[in-house]
Amino acid sequence: MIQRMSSVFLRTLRDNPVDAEVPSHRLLVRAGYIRRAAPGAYTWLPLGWRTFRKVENIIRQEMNLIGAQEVHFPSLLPREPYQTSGRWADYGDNLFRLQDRRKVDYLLGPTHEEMFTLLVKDLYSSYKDLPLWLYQIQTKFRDEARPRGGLLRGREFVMKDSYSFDIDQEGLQSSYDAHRNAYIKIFDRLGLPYVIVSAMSGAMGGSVSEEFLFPCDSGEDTFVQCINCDYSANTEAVQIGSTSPVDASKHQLAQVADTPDTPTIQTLVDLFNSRSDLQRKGNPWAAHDTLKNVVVNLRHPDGRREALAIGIPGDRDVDMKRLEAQVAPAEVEAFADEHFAANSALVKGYIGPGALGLASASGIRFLLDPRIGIGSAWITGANQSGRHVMNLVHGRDFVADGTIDVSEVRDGDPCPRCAGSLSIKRGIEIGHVFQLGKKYAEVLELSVLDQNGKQQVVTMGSYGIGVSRAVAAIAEATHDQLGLRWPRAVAPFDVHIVIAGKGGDDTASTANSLAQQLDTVGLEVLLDDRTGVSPGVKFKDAELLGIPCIVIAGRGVLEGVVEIRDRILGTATEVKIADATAYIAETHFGSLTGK
RNA sequence: CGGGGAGUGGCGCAGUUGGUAGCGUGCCUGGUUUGGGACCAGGAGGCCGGGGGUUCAAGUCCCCCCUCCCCGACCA
Repeated sequence: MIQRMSSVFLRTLRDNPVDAEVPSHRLLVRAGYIRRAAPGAYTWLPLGWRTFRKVENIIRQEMNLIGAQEVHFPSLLPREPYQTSGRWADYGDNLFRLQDRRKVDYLLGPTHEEMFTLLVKDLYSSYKDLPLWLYQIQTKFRDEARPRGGLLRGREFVMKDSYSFDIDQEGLQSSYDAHRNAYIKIFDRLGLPYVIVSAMSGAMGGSVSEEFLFPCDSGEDTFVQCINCDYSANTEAVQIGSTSPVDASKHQLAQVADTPDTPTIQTLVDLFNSRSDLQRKGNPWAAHDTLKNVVVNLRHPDGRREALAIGIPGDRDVDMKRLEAQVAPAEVEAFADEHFAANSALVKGYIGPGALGLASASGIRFLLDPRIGIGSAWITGANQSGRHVMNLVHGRDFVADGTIDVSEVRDGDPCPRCAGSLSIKRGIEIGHVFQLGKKYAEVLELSVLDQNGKQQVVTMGSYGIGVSRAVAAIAEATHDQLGLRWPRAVAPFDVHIVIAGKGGDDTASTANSLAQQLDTVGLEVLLDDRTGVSPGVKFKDAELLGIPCIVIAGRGVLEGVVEIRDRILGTATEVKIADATAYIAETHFGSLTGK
């Protein structure tokens, strides 16, 4: 295939578009791969669409290779299945909803668990039909509050989503493993660096879940990696171990102290250290000796509100993302002044365990950070304005309703698995695999007969790759200062030939016949045959477009050579015209056998 | 939803104390150029985000609204 630049639908931009910040967005727009059509929705232009389809096909090939079968659902979906699963409500404002002329509710699919479940229920009813793996490559819609970074977070985007159906957990595990391995192959072929981290399943339900993250500063996900062992996790999913109980008998009895004007942890600690009756000899009080009690409201999908108190060490803050992930699908709201007014047991700024939890006056559920071990003593609020209590011992002086692990994760925190420490990084989520279990099969009543003729609820897995996001992530991972720099597997063309000679010499005919030869051996060629365009412009465009092999037919043609540049390595070689095709095939495409 | 920035030809920008819109680039025509974003000459292209107001006169002043970008909140 030969595409001529003189006729391709393309206009490169000399300046960066002002509304694009992240490099992949900037370059994809500048190089004429995409155009914004609406907030968070992009049009694919010819070059971009070629790259998109290459990415899509690599994913399709690997899915087919493991035996998954491709289907295709509509994007326009009925309300009922999502009503049944609860996600009509759980998804909230993020769901695009619409009505037909008879005012019947529809939605634009944000993801398709319900539909796949019902499809299988529709056709299959025996354990002999399982395992079954189905997938689609489909446009998804989510009414994101803030689309970002062009293709990185859109309101309309393309996702490959697959679903596995098994009779038991053992089957699910092997389906999961097969998909996980396929994903490893896919991202390797795409040339996309990734780390696999433990994740929260969030609104999807289910248990085991891992994310494939492309480490990148402009990423929106935060994850940790242990500097010692192979532990890695999304910060939302980090679980610190519980603290083992210690002997409480060494602690003195709890003692209430007047602590006026101590609205913050720091002022509280300073006051304790400055008062002779409260000082601790040889070991000044610090923020981590205090117990901070944070109250929030949970709003459940059914609209019900519930107050929740969380006790954490005073040197930490509650990480709202981690909290949201833990309490999903409930949403977290601030505990406003009017809520304090309605709970007289809670004294703002002086909340202590006494007013919380089991058998207390307030009846508010009280959960503790796992660092608050049984037998540990704390300085905390006395539930009276201007007063705190010291030596309040967990298990002796107060109890809680349980633990919740939602405090912020910090760089250098201890690894939950080994003696190492955690380092914090950012990344872009490019894939997600998880074991859904029976959540959807149960609510939508998908079951099959087993060997004994008994109904068994099917257990499911769900596996996603953002296809359009992957294009952006590859651009993000591979670009340089000059422009895009595609891996060969996804470049819109294999070879970019530039005619750089004067009019009337042999450069054009040389370039044309070289293009023909490359086409004959199966390579896709973009031929810059534009006349009246200076060489500098063509070189800049070639670098911007990022096709990995650039051939210059210019002044060297008189001596019988062309220049062959490797866009990825940045190298350039002069090769005899007669040898050029073989050279390109050999050096850039491994003599084409693998193509 | 909170904080910040910005809406003027395709893209990037200027526009003074209010006086009927300009520059660069891109595009068209002709000519000269041709290995690193060439040059000359002549052109086409704008509801100045939208609506209301003030004024003889509004891109510019006042009010309301919308949109986009960044940070946060939120988000399989």
